[in-house]
Amino acid sequence: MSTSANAPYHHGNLRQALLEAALIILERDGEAGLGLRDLARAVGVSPAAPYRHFDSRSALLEALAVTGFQRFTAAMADIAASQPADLLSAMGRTYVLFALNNAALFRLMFSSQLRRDNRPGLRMAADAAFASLSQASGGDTPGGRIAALAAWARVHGLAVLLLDGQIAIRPGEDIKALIAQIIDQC
Amino acid sequence: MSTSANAPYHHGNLRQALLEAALIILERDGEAGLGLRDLARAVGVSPAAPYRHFDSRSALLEALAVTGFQRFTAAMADIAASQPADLLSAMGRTYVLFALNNAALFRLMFSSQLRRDNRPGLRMAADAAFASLSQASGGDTPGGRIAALAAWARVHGLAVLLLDGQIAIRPGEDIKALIAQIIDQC
DNA sequence: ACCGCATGTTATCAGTGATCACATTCATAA
DNA sequence: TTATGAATGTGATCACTGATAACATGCGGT
Repeated sequence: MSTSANAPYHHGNLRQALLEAALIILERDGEAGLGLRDLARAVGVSPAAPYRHFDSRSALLEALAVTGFQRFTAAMADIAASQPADLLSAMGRTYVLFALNNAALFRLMFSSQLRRDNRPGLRMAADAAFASLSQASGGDTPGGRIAALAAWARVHGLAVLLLDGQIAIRPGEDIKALIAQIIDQC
Repeated sequence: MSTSANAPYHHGNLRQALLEAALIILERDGEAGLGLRDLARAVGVSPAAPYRHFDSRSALLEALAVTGFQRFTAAMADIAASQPADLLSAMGRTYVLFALNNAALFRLMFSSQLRRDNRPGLRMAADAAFASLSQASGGDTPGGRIAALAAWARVHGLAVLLLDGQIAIRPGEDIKALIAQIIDQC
């Protein structure tokens, strides 16, 4: 007997449902607020059920981070496919906006906890995500590596500082315009 | 009666001892590995004793982050006092090296968990830390704000990417030289 | 010498991640 | 169609953590 008469014993697609619910909780409460019990309750399942699909809480977070990198890669591919006038600048803006629109997920993607234990899946997803970015900024050309790393660092740093609220936004200021100015600087 | 005959009932300077031990554990095990019980045991005190000096685990982490910003500010002041040829470049290198030499502490300083609940002490420490940096990069001059933010973003992004192991270091490569090249780019 | 207050201890609570044995359902093959 | 094993979900339980309360101790001012 279950609390809801409509809930079958087998959920049917629990893994996907867990990931989707986890993303919502993650963006609402942050990584620390994402507990397996709350997550299980949100999906309407027993506290032990998630362990059938994820070995541990870390494994769940890793899966979330991997989907984050996949979305990130897709966003980069989209902007590249649209053939903008200045590809590098457009990718930079997309980079920062992705971070702002997926704050907790973005932070999770670069979380040190996940990097501490080596997760090859995460590493591969991250490498794939940055491949097009490196290429667009000339990282493959001889001598272009430094310029590519500098561009990457600036964009990533801007994203992180904005996420952390370190950059003071003036009242009524257009954040998108500010981002574009900083990216196109120099 | 205590486990050690030399341990007096009153520690004498428990708060400072806790902070010092916490810093060691933090750099060794990361933020997640810093538990109040382990910390108390490391200092040779009961598990509840730290609560006399810190309201919660978060408060302890905040105190650690504040000391981190103070050390950071001191490092910046030192490099400025040494009157280097290119002040901005020298501060940038100091910034990144501070992050690499205090990895877990640096991450804690920018942790979102601490920012989530407003901590005025942390905010003030952070503002003080970045004040000299902003001034050196021309953030006060009219129109210099964008350039200052761009420089800050590049340096911060470089630090974070290096910390996360995202930037591939070639075998035998001199990391300090790489940092200098990226900072002086453009 | 006294006494109040800061500091440390012990006991205990609720909540968490994790694991186990067990229950139920699904999928496959005879 | 039906038997059977694999996959999936449940309930009970464990060790551990942050936190709190009641109590013990000793330092410092009067």
